[in-house]
Order: sequence, then structure tokens, then C-alpha cells
Amino acid sequence: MENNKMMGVKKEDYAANIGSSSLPSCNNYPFFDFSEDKGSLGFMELLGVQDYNHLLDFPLSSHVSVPQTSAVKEPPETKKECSEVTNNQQPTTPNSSSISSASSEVLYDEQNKTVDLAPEHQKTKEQLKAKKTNQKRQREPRFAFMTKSEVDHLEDGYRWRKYGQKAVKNSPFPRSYYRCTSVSCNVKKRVERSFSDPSIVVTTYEGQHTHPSPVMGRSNNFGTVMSGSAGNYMSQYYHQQQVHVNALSSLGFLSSSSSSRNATFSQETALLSDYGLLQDVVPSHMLKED
DNA sequence: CGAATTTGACCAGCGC
DNA sequence: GCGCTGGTCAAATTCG
Repeated sequence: MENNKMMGVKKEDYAANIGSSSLPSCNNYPFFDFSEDKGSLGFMELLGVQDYNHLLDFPLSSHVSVPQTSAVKEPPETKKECSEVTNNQQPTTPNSSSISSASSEVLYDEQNKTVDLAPEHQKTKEQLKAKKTNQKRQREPRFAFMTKSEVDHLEDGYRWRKYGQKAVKNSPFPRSYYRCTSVSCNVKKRVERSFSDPSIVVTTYEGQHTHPSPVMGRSNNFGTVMSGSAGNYMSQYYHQQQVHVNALSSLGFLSSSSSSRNATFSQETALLSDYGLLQDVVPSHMLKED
């Protein structure tokens, strides 16, 4: 089993963070906040990332919260500060989406420099334990998204099978556990609603898809839609991978095949295609690249 | 009838 | 060591 997902994170803190709409940035959760996502789709494409760590290997703009890490277990007060820092760095502009992320393996300092936090002697407690126990448990990189949506389970281009649901401490909303239905694909995700803002859905992805998105295939039609904005953003880091395509499909740009997609699809598409909005998501300097 | 969901039980890790 | 909690399992149930 992988029961140590919350290790290194004070459970209460995590719940509190979710509940207060704070970003659990001190966890292993790179946390993407698409709180202004009015429909069912956010940047869920990221779940298609083949190597999440690559996602984190980019300088973050002012719209991207400084990610924190829990690769090294931190004292509670530090964790609290992490959360606050993240919140402080969230754009206050109501209409702008924001992204915050963190990695269990990578840390960005305030100068957007990447620091490898995973030298052998700095492995987390559970990692060391895992080693002692024949590596029974391996932590997968995880990404959490905050998405403003009325539906809990957001369509993201992949097929998921629900395998569990648990009540969340300090929250009236249960947390649902999903697993990718593809054989040999061990990606999981958790979905829960924010305690303080029920309109916000917190989705946490864990693992890497070992297969293309079931709905990909129309991806080329949307390359131009995303180009110069999120398209660059994604392709820059997932180039040579199908991730980019998956990302687009997951955004809803590609997957009209999904009958479950709700009526806000077109609205969402227009919203995310808007250059101005994407500028809030994508660092401006990245828009010039490619 | 197969796939997906529900839900109670169980297990493991952490804090006290 | 014990209790709490998150995460997973798996049988039962529901759905398409």
C-alpha cells in the first residue's frame, strides 16, 4: 500500500489548509489554483504529465506561488509559514488564475532557483523507512489543483475508477479516491471540496500516466489555440513527451467525445483560450519563447 | 452481464 | 503502546 502519502505533513494542517482554501504548499503537493475556473475544467491536463518533476523545472512567475517542499520534514511552524507564504503570493486579482506548486524532490527558492532536496542524507523519514523495509512504499510526485467547479469529479481526459471515499477531518466534505482504469497505469487522484469554499474542488494527482489520454487524437487541432500561451508553457517542459497533447486534451480542447462534459465546456474553452487570462497563468517571458 | 460505485473493514504511520 | 487518521481493499450494490 501507499499509506505514507501524508507523511511529512501534519494531517491536521493539511486538512486545515484545504478547509481554509489555503494551498497545502508545504506538502508534497505542487498546488495549482484555478479557483476562477468557472466550469468543470481547469488545468487538469497536468495529470497527463509523464514526469511531474519536469513540470517543476521552470522558473516561476510572480503569479506562481513559491513552492515549498516536504522532502525534508519540517517543523510544524515551518509548515505553517509555507502555507502562508503561498497564500501571500497568490495573486489578489479576482479574475486571474494562479498556480502554485511544490515538489517532493525539487524546491524553488524565492529567486526561482531550483534546489535539489533529495540527497541521500536528506531523504525523508518515510523514505528512509521505506528503504529499511525493502522499499515497500514509494512516494510518487503529486500535484494538487484547486478548481472552482460544481462537479466533484472533473473530466480530465482519462478514465478513473473510484476505489474509496473517506470523511475528511475538519471538513464536511468527503474525499474520494480514484485510480486510473488503464492497466499498468498506477496514477491515482484524490478529490475533495474545500471546507470553507465548497465551490472549490481540490484534486490531487499522484503518479505518472504510462499511456496516452484516451481522448487524445484531436490534439493537433488545438495546438494553435494554446500556442503562445499555455501551449508554450506546457510544451516547453513536456516537449518530447505526449504530455503536451494530453494536457490539451485534458483541458477539454480535444475531448468532445466525453458525454459527461458539462455545458460549461465551451465557456471554459473560450476562457482558457483567452490570451489575457493565460497571461495570468503563464509567465510572460515564457510566452516569448518557443 | 460487465463495469463502476459504494461502503465498512482493515492496515500502516504518526503523535502523544 | 494506544488512539487517531489517511489510504486501500474488497464484497455488495448499482448502473448502463
